Amino acid sequence: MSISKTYSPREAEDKWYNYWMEKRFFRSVPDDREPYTIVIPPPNVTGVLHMGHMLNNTIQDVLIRRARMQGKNACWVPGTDHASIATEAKVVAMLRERGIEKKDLSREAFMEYAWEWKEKYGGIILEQLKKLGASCDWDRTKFTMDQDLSEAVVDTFVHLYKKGWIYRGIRMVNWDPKGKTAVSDEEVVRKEVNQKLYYIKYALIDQQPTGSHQPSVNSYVVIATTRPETIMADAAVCINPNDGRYKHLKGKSVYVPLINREIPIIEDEYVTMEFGTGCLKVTPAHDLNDYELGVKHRLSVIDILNDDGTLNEKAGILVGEDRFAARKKIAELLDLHHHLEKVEDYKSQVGFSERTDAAIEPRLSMQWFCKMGEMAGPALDYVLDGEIKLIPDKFVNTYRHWMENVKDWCISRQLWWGQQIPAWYNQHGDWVVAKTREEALDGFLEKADPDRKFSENAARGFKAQLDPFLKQDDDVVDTWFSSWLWPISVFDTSVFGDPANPGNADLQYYYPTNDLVTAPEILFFWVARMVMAGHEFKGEAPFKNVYLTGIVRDKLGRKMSKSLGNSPDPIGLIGKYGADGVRVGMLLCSPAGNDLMFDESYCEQGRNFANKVWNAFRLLKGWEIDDSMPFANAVPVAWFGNRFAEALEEIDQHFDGYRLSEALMATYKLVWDDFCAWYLEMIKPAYQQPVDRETFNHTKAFFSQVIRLLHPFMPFLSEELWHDDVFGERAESDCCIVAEYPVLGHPTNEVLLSEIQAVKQLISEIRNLRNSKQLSPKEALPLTVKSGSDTDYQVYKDIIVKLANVSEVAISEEKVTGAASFLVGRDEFFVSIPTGLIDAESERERITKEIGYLRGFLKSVDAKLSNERFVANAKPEVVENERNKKADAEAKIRILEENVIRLT
RNA sequence: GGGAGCUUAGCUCAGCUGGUUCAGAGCAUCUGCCUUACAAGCAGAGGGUCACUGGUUCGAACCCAGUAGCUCCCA
Repeated sequence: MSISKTYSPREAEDKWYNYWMEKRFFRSVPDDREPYTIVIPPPNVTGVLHMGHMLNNTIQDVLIRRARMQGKNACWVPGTDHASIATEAKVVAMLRERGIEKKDLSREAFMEYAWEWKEKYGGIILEQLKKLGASCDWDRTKFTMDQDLSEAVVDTFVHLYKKGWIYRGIRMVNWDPKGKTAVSDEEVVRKEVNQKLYYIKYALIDQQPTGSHQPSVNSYVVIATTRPETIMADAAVCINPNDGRYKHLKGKSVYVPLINREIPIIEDEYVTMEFGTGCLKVTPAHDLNDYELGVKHRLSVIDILNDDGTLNEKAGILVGEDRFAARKKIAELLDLHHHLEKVEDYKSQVGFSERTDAAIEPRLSMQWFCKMGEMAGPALDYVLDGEIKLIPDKFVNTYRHWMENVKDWCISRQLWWGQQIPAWYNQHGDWVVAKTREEALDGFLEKADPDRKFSENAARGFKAQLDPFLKQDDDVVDTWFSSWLWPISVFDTSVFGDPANPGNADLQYYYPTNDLVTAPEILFFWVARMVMAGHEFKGEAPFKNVYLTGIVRDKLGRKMSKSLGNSPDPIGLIGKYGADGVRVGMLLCSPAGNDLMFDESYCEQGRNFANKVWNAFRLLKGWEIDDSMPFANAVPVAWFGNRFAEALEEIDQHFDGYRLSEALMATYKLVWDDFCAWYLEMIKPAYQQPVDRETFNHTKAFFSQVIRLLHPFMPFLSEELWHDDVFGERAESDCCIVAEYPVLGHPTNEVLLSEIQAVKQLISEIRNLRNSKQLSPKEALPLTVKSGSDTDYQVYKDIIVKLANVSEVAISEEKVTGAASFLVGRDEFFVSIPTGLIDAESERERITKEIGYLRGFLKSVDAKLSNERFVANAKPEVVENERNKKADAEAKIRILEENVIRLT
């Protein structure tokens, strides 16, 4: 029976993924084995798979599959987060298409639409992960707005509020006027933008009445600003007290242009004298720094913007205009009224909403905050103490810097899609925080009657009266306020209401998880906060290792993005190169923690590798076995066994250090070079010749090991081959995915490994000789060995004969005249070729060159050895090594010198 | 402006605690092969002032200082 010449991934992928699901190999329940757990960084429920996910999830799947094969109880928990801003934006867009405005809907009606949308479009990404081969325990799939996870969020809110770690306050927040919500600092993307710097004249008011006229050079001051539309919100003009130019302004006032409101001139060293004119307009309601300045100098706060970014009546003019339209118009007005001195081009950093791309408006508003101070300390210690390892560890510095300068977390969002804040207000705007309406009523009762003096009736009456006015906070909490609970909440949500509760069996078994694989961009607002929540609710870090992947860039180094259109469609790639090919491709170019310059050619390399393995298998499969033949390949079999052990040791070390791309490369070379190019060629019978039983069995066993080694990287191909009938009948649950991972054993025969190394070099030399002399590979050449080492080349005769097409391997004490010669180590080899092909001149040149090289080498070695300080200071083994090098070089030079003489 | 990191072959990267004349891998390139497992392949070959300048050392790609360029994070 013949199998196709190339591996075709498509059928294998669907077939085996379904089979794994059917046999429930991904399923994990607690038992007495050691757990190995990963929780997926929940992708946005509205998202589709992009290259970053591909990388991230390939890594997780490699780790989880390897652990599973190593006999651990491997559990990979999948799920999605509800991405409040992104999802709400999509729902709003959908409604608009249907002609419905959000503001016309009740909260309940809107939520119905939102859930409908989520059911319809949400979770596509999880289906896409299956195409990649992700072996998640799908029965455990979680969503951050699941009933229990939402309850966990509310419990957490109440818990932290009771501890005094959640508070409500007026703060300057990053306002997204398009999404009409506050966003966190982390959700603001700063970009450099070409702007204009407007130089505006503010008329001076001479406060000193008659008598002491000061000869004023200017009757106005000039202020440079990029935001002229905010002048109506100005509360002061600020100068630096050290600025000699403006001494005359101290204690005076100016008029705000156009509206002629009087504002004071204040002094503060905050002002940069060199920037603009050195005069700053202070607008506390619309700039963070100005706000702080305003607080310091007790300035009034005039907020002239509506939540959608249009000007409100407090602006006095241009009411209802959008802020950007207003900017243009105000510039014109200023110009018209001769308040504009000049306009310059100016580049500056402007924040944009990550979700809606609207320019962020610093805005004062009432928000809920979570205190970070108390939680940051322990969360930092886990990392500094090494209880949590960041990989690569360069991120420890960044982590520390952030944790030591942490700011309180604004957790409220002016949205509906998410967990509604469990704060309840009465008609006077007083509030209590409570899990339910009932508890809120109790809360108000307790506030009103702290000493419980009310009769039962009075209490009931109080609540009945309050009830119609009781209103829950309109806002929801930030999505990260759900995801920071993720490593706990996916298993058990009972601990959030009661941290003393040890949790259910799942939580006790799987928590803390082992590895977290995520992007460095969210180290702070996700990883760090998970550590905080883990510590708060479990008293233990949520994971042991955090593997931080790089950003997937295109080969020009640009971040892959939809707008650039430089990101390949991952599902398309899988179709083109196979899931295994793409997985290999991703890993080949992904050093830990560094960005990767992705190029499709890596996937091609992955596909080619899959095909190589496939064809090696075809070779084995095609062999006929002759039971009467004796075992002919003891040496190759012994060698590959040792080589495999040696490579496995290296691969394991790479895995231990999370150097996955190097683990893959080591595997790749073991399979392609050692197994295919050397081992299989050594044992391969001549065309249409049978192979002996023992060789066949050993090779089959090697193959089985190789397939297992490949499985974490290439699950589909390995599973497909695993079930080939070459391996006989397999039991239903006998699958590669649960086969035992090769167990580390040290190579037992170092001599054999190094001697084969020499043999391989010898064979390459002969092949090279043929190539350079254009000798046919079909013509067998006689080989003579003049050994200078302990190696017995007769042991390797069969291998040399086969791979170098040598007619004989003669051992001699003498040099062979009229033959091509070369050295491997201290062993000298002679290949008889037609004398006409030996060019004495070029031969002499080659050898002379080599001697020159060796003499240089020897000189440097001698220099070291004759240097007393070297011999005195260097480690003994280093000195010993130098002596060996010296002897080796001298022996080689002697041989080569003889050869040069013989050529003449 | 503050902090972190990077710079090694055409490309992507290794190079652990200085010690082979140490400069390495994969891909790409070049040469020769359709040798019945594989042209998605086989056999060979070429390719680098380890960013630059100094210093420490018996010895530096590796340690130190400075310079230049790039990237990221925070303001």
